[in-house]
Amino acid sequence: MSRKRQATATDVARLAGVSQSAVSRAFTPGASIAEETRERVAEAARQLGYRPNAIARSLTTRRSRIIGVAASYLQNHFYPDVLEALSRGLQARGYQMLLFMPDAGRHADPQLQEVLAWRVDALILASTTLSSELADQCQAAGIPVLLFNRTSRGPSVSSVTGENERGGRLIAEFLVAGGHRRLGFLAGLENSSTSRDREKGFAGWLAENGHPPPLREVGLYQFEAASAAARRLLARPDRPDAIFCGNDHMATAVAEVARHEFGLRIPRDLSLVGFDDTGPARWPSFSLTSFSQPVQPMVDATVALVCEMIENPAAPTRHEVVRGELLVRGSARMPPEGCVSLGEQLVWRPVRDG
Amino acid sequence: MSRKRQATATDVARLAGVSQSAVSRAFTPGASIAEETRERVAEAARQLGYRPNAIARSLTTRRSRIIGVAASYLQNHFYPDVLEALSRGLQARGYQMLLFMPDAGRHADPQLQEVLAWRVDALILASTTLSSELADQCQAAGIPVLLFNRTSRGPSVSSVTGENERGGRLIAEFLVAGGHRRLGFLAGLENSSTSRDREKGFAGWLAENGHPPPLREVGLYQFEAASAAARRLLARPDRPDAIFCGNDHMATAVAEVARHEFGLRIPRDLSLVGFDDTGPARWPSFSLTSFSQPVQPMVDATVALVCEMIENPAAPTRHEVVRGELLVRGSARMPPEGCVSLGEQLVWRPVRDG
DNA sequence: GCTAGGGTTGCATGCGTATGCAAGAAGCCC
DNA sequence: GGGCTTCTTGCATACGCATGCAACCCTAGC
Repeated sequence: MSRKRQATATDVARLAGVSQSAVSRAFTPGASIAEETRERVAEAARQLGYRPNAIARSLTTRRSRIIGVAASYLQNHFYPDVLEALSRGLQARGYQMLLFMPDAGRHADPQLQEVLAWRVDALILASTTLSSELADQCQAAGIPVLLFNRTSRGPSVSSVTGENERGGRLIAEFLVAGGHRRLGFLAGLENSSTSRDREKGFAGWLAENGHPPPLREVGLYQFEAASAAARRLLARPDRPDAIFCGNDHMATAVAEVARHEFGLRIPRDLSLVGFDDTGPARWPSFSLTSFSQPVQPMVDATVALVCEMIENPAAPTRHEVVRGELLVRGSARMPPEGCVSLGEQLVWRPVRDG
Repeated sequence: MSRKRQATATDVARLAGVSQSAVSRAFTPGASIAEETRERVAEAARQLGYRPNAIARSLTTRRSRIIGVAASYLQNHFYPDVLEALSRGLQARGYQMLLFMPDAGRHADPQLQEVLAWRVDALILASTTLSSELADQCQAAGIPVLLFNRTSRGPSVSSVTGENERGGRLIAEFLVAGGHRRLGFLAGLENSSTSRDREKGFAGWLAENGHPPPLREVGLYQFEAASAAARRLLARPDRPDAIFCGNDHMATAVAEVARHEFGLRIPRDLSLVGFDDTGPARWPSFSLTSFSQPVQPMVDATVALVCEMIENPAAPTRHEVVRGELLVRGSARMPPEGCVSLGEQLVWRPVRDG
């Protein structure tokens, strides 16, 4: 037994005693059709269990109402949150989400080709690099591409990010204000713009203010790699007394290693600052001081921008930056001044002179 | 400027000097076509940047090679892991994943309708219920439906689950063997089969072995709700000295509350056991004793089963149960005997008599 | 040289829907 | 009542590809 044939618009038309066009119009908001006819069609459709075939519809309209979404690093709780918000946001605008998860490290291209075969209306790349060749290819085909939480070299691809560089600067300032002098930086993926920008802000502020560059290790945004990096960093004779971790996920790994393998107390022996403000990092056990990347605003910006790009593919590329705050919790020594309350949350807001 | 028209098979055919059918055959493995022709077509396709249009292809073949996937509760780290594995598994078999995330609690139906409009080849529902009406509708349309980590009332819908009831029994046995007598159970969602089955096993074993029923609270599988439930449970005068939490995600919430709000030490003052063996629960800070639901085997079974169902829609429904183990870590008092090493991991393997 | 047969190829059509166009219906005004 | 506008409706066609069928080519076999 092969699967039963689904009812088509023609079937419905026959039952309702109208033409197939009428059925199509009955399901097209704003189409020219008499109310009475629409009801007759609706009734017939109900009887037959008819649903318009999105595939056929897409073929004629040349708009799939599907958006390809690439995501990886789901171990970092930031991304599941993003996926969830993105799903709702796109659904609300009538888009479906074709999800693919490129193997971290390997090229996403073959899988991307499969997704492109579906003539997606747009592509959202969360946490994935794609070859610039492929980006151009999409651009040429007029497929809007949007980088989420990542930027590309050229100005060619639109993006939505947090304040990576500013966050890095504020964190440097915050730690120094807390009296720390032996700083460490735990980098994420070397080729990621987020890690680069955060480091740039962090190291940049230190350099500008006459501090030595921080010790540096690479954690690849992964728990295990970050744990290993933490071991190297904490085993040094000149062990840092404060570490800026490229994201919260790595920061929790560092906290685990510091406490359970080195017997350090946080923040007495070691101050930790993260980035993202997500997931377990907020739990009392970690109470991580972290620069926030608010998921909902970032996703809202993404959905709005992507819809705009679909409607006007010729629009210039844009780079949305969503504002964050350095949320002060308990994982890092608190500076004597500079923290202010924002609602129930303490944030770092140093008073600037001139 | 509207988006540029993508090259079609006809364009390629013209350039290659063949018919459109030939182009189609060139891209269809196993089709009858001369090697030389195929190469000529391939070259023309390359020049034009042609990719077969999956939408048109699906319309004629009547197979979309898309599988609808519903997921929710992504805060529970189990599900991101599942998504990741599922994505790879389906990709490897040439399927794309149309993801949608029903609002937790509410019915998935309206969104599901949108997904059905895409004539998905199958539907995988992870942690979501669908109305029986809709189930019938899918059944009638011959669309295979697979429940992941959940079962339905009747035997009508196939499923892949862990050993929920057996896990519950083993945990009861384990805690009692550890000397606990004041037990608590933290339920997940009341209407979820996982929570019901785990409780059934847990309470069932206790009853059969002459123990009073456990104290009971509901945590809805959510962090906040579980925290609140933990507060109620731990504030009681007859506070339990061991709690079986319906999953690891809730167990971490309980651990946080117990430690930071009640000053309890784990496992000295309170034993905790979870379910799933995922995410932060494995970290040293929690070191959660937990009954495992191994993601990869569960996903492998799911992918295999769903492919089978697609190839043979008339096949009888099946209920795959993937074996788990009670992994013994540090969050619960260890019984004097009954734990054995399995590789590097301690597991609960009581010797049964007769 | 002729035929059989296998391998290729193109033609024509169908998949299910959307939509431009023209025809028809209904109402309006003078 | 005629001419006009405003709504509805059906017809025909297009979207891009897959595929049954028939025509064709070429080689092998006799």
